Amino acid sequence: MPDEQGHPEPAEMELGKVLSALADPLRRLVVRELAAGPDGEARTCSSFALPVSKATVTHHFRTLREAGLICQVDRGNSRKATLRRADIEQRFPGLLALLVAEGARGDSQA
Amino acid sequence: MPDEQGHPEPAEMELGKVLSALADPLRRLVVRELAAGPDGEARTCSSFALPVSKATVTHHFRTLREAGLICQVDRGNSRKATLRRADIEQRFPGLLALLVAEGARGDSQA
DNA sequence: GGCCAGGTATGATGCAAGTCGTACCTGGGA
DNA sequence: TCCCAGGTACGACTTGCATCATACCTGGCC
Repeated sequence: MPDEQGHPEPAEMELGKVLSALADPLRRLVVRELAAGPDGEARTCSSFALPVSKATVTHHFRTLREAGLICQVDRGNSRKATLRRADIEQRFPGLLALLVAEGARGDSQA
Repeated sequence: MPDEQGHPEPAEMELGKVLSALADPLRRLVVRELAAGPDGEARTCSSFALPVSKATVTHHFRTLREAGLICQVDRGNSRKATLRRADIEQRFPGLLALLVAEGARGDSQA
């Protein structure tokens, strides 16, 4: 499977899955960093330097992708992830702001 | 408030705990019903008719309380739960709207 | 007083989720 | 060409969570 499947459309996004995905601090960190960056920014999984193994990183990014929060595109050797900012904002307005606000506070662990 | 332990102040609410609490469809149902009702409405745990045992209901309400989403007050024989609407709205603006919007759609917890 | 309804506390259980190691695939560079 | 780096797939392990049954406490009511 080269690139896109498992990328739900905006209407197919489920709040339960989104909240479950965002319940993990590592995944929240990823989304927060993406949300804090410029729109459309594409980053590799490894660029986040998560304190877990490669297999676990893959697992977290899969969870985010299946929840509809990020979009992963194969780019030859690597794979770039982008935040589905417009889709999220349309479907769950204000959600990203909550995550960014978390980072603006004490932030803390992961 | 003589009773309250386990009721975090607004500033003490953690997004992680809130999202984890809201990741469960039963708990989301409770908050959604409370949010859809009038402000300050006090309901007993049993009034939600959750399809689980009493012990499980207690567990869910404890989770919601410790996340800071509801306030439970002993009222003699029973115990009334109220949504901490203002606190939630101040700390996580727009969050309740997302839950209510979920109910307005296809709904049905799963 | 005795009884019952609403909640809580305490295990115990089953399943989902996070984690890892290892093997594997792909593409770029030496 | 060989090798390495970035990711994925698979299997295994462990912890956490939702669930339950049971026992218990409290306050209202007959």
